[in-house]
Parts: sequence; C-alpha cells; structure tokens
Amino acid sequence: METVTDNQKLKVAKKLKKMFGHIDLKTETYCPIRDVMALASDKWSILIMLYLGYFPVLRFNKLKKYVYGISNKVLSERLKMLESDGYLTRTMYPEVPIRVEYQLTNFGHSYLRKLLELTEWATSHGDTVIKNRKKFKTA
Amino acid sequence: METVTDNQKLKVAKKLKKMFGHIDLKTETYCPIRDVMALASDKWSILIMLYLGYFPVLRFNKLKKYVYGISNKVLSERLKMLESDGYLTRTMYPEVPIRVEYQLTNFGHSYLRKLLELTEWATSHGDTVIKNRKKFKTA
DNA sequence: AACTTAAGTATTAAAATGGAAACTGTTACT
DNA sequence: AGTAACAGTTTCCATTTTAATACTTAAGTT
Repeated sequence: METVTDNQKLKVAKKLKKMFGHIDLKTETYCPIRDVMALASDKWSILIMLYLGYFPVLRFNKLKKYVYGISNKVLSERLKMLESDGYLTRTMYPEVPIRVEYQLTNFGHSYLRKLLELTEWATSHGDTVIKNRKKFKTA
Repeated sequence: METVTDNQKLKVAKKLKKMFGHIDLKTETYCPIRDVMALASDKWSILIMLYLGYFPVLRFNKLKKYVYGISNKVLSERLKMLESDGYLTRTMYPEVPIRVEYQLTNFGHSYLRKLLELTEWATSHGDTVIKNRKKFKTA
C-alpha cells in the first residue's frame, strides 16, 4: 500500500510553492522543466546517463549495446546534446581505429544522483503501474 | 561549482549495481525505465503532475491554461494515460455543463515526491545548462 | 433564437522524430 | 585485393507528434 502522510504532502506543497510561487502562471516565462528536463529526462538520455554511471567510461558501440534498441543516429544525437548541456565529456583518441570515450562530468554525476531517486522508484513500483494499467483496461 | 565527492559517487555506483546487477545486460528483459518512466517522465506528464501537486484539484481547462502550449488532444491523452497508470483520478460530475475533476492519487503523490527532487535540481541548475550549451555552440 | 460554457473528440495539415541501412575514412590483417 | 574494426554521418522513408480549428451535448442566459 502507498503510505503518503499528510505531513509529506505538506512538504511537497511547500516545495512546489517555492518552485511555482514566483512564476506568473499566466505569462510564458522561461521554464527549466520544458527546456532542461525535456532533454535530460527523455527515455534514451536516462538510460545513457545510468549506464555511464554504472561503467565509468564507455565507447560508442558498447553504449549502443547496453542501450539496446537505440539507433546510431539517435545515440549520436543524444550524446551530442548531453555533451552540449554539460552532462558528459567526449574524448577522442586519434588512434587507428579511432577511439572515442564518453564519461560523466561532475555536473552529470550531480544530475544522476537525483535521477537515480526516480529510477529507483520506477523500478520498485513498476509492477504496481502494470497492475493499474491492466485493471484500467478491463474496467 | 559542482561538488561531487568520491563518497557520493560510490553510493551512486552501489545503487546502480543494485539496479543493474541482476539484469543480464545482453538480453532484453523487462525494463521499467523504458516502460514506466518513458510515460511518466515526459515533459507534459511532469508538468501535469507538478500542477496537480500544487493545486489539489484541477479541471481540464484550468490544467490546459497552466500547462500552456499543450493541445487538447495531447492533454486528454496524457491524462488518460496517467489515470490508467494510477497516478491520478478523473471524477466526472454529470452536471450541465459537465464538470470533470482531476487529482493525484496517493500513488501519484509518492511519485511526485521523487519527481520533485529532479525538477528542483533542474530549476536550480538550469542556468548552468544554458551556460554550457552556449559555450559548446561557440566552441 | 442565438449565445455561452465545459470537456473533450474529430479533422486536417504541417513538422518533428525515428529506424534501417548504406556510406566514410584510415589502418591492419589475410 | 578484400575484409574487418571503430565511430560515427548521411539518406530515405515511415511513423508520430503537434498545432489549429471545428464540432458535440445540453441546459441556462440574453
């Protein structure tokens, strides 16, 4: 069973007030959730970040193997964006064949710590979601 | 500056080991991140969840006003999915004109708590991301 | 009689995204 | 000469997503 106390709800409300309170809900001011999160909380980005947390250094093809299902195009796009936003570094060694290594920056690690909270929740509550989904479909 | 200690990295590694350790990285087993998170960490879903955390009860058009930019179609789709997965409830009052109210379930609240960790991070580090992005573009 | 409201559904067209597979470039091996 | 490895990029096509607008239902208001 879910146990969410009123106290916890209050804490959440307080945090949300802090987040939303100063934003004029009518005008379209800059919103980090639409901008920052939209990229970094996408399915592929999450998996890339997690694998780069698990293995300190990864090369393109290894990453592609772990994040199975991703295409070359999307992987290289996501890597470029994550690099651009400062979550990871791309180091190229001009050997032959060329070697390119990806690893998290400290900034990326700082994000990963928070991300992990969410994925842990998802991992441990995934079955509940599936159950809910099934119940909803038959209802 | 980012301050990520080795100790913190160790903790993250431990958590990741717990998450990934038992998964055969080669075969495609069920993955809650691809399934559960993909829906619930999407840009629109996040905003919907946050606003429903901020306002305990919201109706369709209010929600649409807050989550500006979302279309009727997408909003109603997302609401249906979030309801199906158990994050929120939809209550219909057969008045005229009809009234429909959305609110978070306890399950949804439990997710929101974790989500908030991430959005708080994004809110406070958004400017760093923008800075990184700019630097990368000009480099 | 026409207008308004609420919560969507339907429609259409435009835009973005996604996947599959071919291609690039260099070097080493067979 | 042909093939393989690496790390992508590029191209083409199909699907998905998005925006914008119109429509629905049914009672109450002007």
